[in-house]
Amino acid sequence: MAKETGGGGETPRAVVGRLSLYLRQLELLERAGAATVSSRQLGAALELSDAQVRKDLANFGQFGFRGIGYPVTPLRAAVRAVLGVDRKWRAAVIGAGNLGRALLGYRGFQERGFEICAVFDNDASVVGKKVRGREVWPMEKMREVVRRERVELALIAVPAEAAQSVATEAAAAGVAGILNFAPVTLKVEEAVNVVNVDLGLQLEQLVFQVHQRATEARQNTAG
Amino acid sequence: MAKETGGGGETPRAVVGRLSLYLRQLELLERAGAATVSSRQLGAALELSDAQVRKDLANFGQFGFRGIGYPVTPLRAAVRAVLGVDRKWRAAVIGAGNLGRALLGYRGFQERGFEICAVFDNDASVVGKKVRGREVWPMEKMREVVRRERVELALIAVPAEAAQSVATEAAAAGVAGILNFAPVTLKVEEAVNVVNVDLGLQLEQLVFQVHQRATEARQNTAG
DNA sequence: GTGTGTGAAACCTTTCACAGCA
DNA sequence: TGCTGTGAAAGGTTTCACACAC
Repeated sequence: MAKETGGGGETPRAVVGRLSLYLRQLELLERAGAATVSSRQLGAALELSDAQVRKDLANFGQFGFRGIGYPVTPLRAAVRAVLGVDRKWRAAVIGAGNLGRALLGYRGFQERGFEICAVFDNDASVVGKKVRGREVWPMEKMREVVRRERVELALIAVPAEAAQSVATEAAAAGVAGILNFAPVTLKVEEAVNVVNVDLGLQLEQLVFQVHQRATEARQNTAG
Repeated sequence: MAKETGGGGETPRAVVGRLSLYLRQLELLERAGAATVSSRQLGAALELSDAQVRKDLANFGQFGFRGIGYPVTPLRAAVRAVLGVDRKWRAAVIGAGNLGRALLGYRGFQERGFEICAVFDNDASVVGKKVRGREVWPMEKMREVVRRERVELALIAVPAEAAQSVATEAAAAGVAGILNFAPVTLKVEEAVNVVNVDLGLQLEQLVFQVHQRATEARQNTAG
């Protein structure tokens, strides 16, 4: 046996980041009624090389047919299985401020099988009320509610100062993963997975690119 | 001369991603009154190795002192210069929905020198009104307003279907960079820089990690 | 001809280990 | 002793090029 077909083995880090992109594109293609797609087409849509696409997809099986390409539906199913999004995931939003509300209203989550089944905040003016149709619980109820609702993922959308403490609580309550929007490096027990989404950082990355381009251009002109 | 001190030359891709992290930590340290910091301390706070920190910082100059560490304030200034965040940047938010509003209310942007000086939407029920104290312009006014307000960056927070078209318009209006929140691979002229922030994708990355951990654990138990 | 799967090469990134200075 | 700066080694990722199948 050469390569596994399930999602069990080793999928290189860099590949996983692109798997979500392939998945999106495959869903688009499926909705458009395409039966197959070539590595070239897939790559063109996502600005990747065809070789890259083939190498990536070869990591978890041999799905392609020579001279034809990849069958869209089976490939989509395989990618979903590898990513683990072939089932529903139960999540909680912690922090009912601007960002928390935006997350609650984000259609992309529901569409992709994420169920937001709890909302927490510690602001007395929100607790007990409903935000976008969902009751807001106080932070102290986290353990209780996370267990009752079988919450697996926590989306942390609280101010930086509060982030570490709610992360610790969420981890203690038993969530398996944290999507952290606060600009803080969280310290949690090793069993809990963390992915950081720092909007300020992303904007700085963009600025760096723009800034660098401008600097290059200036050097070409002046030098 | 061995290495440049400005931000001109080549800073490896991977390093840039961490520069923002260093910057955040340095600001924290500065506020706490620390005069110097060692690569070990910096690394411990951000979960990086000390060697990694030293290699990264060595890319744009020799800021450290042997036996002592790095002086916080000068290093912070240098990192800001390399990233290009040592000046204000003018940005526009396109899309005044949930996410757009969250971006308008995000304190991190103002704090870090980003000025949101225009908001656009094409929903007649919002256009002309004020959202978080800022007037909302119709999409058709984009060129005019972007030029008048000297907008450099566009934050795209519209639904996926609309993203490509507003990106094209924003590029034509003359923005130098786009922070794209829509789950779409934008095609824009090569001179315009794009950074993608796909919330669904990030959540999938988290799910992959959790899923993989669970699978490993199951194999260790069963196998 | 079209297009996959895959070794080999090229490239990039991280870790190691240590000389050298305060 | 404490800590930086840096070559060399190790590890990972991307590109290339082509055998092979439809």
